[in-house]
Amino acid sequence: MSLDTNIRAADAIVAELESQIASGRLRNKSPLPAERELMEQFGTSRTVVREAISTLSNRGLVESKPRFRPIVSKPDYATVLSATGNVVRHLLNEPGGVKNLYQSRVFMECGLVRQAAVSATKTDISDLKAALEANKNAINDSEEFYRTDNAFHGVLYQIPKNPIFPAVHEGYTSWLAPQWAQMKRLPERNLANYQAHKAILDAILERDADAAEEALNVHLKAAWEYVRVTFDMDAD
Amino acid sequence: MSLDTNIRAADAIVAELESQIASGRLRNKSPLPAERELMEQFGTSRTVVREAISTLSNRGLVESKPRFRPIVSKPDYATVLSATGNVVRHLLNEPGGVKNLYQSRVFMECGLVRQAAVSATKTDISDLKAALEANKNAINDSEEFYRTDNAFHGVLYQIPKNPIFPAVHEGYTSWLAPQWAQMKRLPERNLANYQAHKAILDAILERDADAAEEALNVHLKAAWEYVRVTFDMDAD
DNA sequence: TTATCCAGTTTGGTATGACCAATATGGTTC
DNA sequence: GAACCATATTGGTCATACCAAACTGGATAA
Repeated sequence: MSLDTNIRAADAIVAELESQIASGRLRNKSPLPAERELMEQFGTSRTVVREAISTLSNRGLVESKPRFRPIVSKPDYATVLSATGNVVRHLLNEPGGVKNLYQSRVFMECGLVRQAAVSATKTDISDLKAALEANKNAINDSEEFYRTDNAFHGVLYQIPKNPIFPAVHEGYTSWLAPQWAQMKRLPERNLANYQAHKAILDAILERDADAAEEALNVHLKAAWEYVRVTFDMDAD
Repeated sequence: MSLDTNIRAADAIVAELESQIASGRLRNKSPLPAERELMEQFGTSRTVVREAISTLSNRGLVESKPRFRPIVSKPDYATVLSATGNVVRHLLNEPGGVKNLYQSRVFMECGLVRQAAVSATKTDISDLKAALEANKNAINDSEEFYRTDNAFHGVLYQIPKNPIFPAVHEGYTSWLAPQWAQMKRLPERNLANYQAHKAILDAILERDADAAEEALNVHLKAAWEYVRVTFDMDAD
């Protein structure tokens, strides 16, 4: 946010390539020019070109697997979240990290169910019903239940029709997945979770925002309690 | 995401340094060892060391100004958001980008004021009052009003006592600042905004979540309308 | 003693050129 | 038309060198 002494040669290349990606001159999903080509094109050494590519990769504007040409990837909200993941990982290891993230998720979903109760469309409703149904059918298959559980919550994030929300959901699930993976999954828990989901949906159907929020709160609080016990964390 | 052929030599260095930063072996705010030293320490070429440092820098774990030693910066929630900023910038240029971000902010703050109404402590309340007072005193100084306006909203983000929220606030303000900078600021607008803030605080004082949410909604909707007209965007 | 200044050293930024191994390519064969 | 192979590309890494800016410590001035 200022004119820091920005004399890095790589930055110029980064800026240029960024603009070419944004403008579509470098087509999405197509490979970047070869390093030796860019090097000539920009009149710099390969060193600089490689640094620029590395930066683009970290920014999520190209996807670079080890020995392959970097693939241009026009940024979307999912990209942002995934690029963020690397740093978030560290925060989760700090004390209270998981709790903070989880708490923010509860906050977010409270808002989502309220909004759902107020303004869910017919389509939203039927999506929720379908997700709940799938959830119900998976009570005895913990692996599948996890997916459908996730999907149910995911529908909530779709309701605002704002691409940021699904990305956030993706973030929550992928960042918190490691914790979840360590937990025992039992049909009893699945059933309880299913019933909680049902309570939420019922409240939404009745257009009762307060009840929906309350149901969601109870649901996630219980889930947290389960996490807390599993990892023997401090009480909140 | 898993065992991709991850044979990059730099990644090993990144991992090691990350762990040293996390463990405190590399002290926060102190400079990284010289590149030539790391190079010897890890038995690789300087190329690789530099690439590792570049990655760390993009991850936000070190802060590297052009000709200075990179400074270790233990990641916090603000770091995450700021590291995200580079990518977010691009999204804001896409159609609907600003609107999506703004909408998510409205959503977030709706939840915040509800929570404030329900559970703001005495301290929170007095912080809000102080922020509002400062806001009032700045009505005729648009520059200062901007800051205090910001600060008032910032207090809302502090109420949950979760470090993620202030970071998100920081994100919103810094990402949306460019838009704001282009807008005319008039005492009339300031007054209207101040009054909106007052209405929000009044509702919080009365512990009326619905009223607080409503007031916040009106406030931000009006502000958005102002943005929309300024930039001649499509209606929502 | 303390602040200032300067020369020599350290260090980051960039450029070359080279080598390896894995990939991509295009022609050949079945 | 598919499987196959020799060859040219290309990304990953290394070693080396040079420059200019930053740093260091001691000499010098206040």
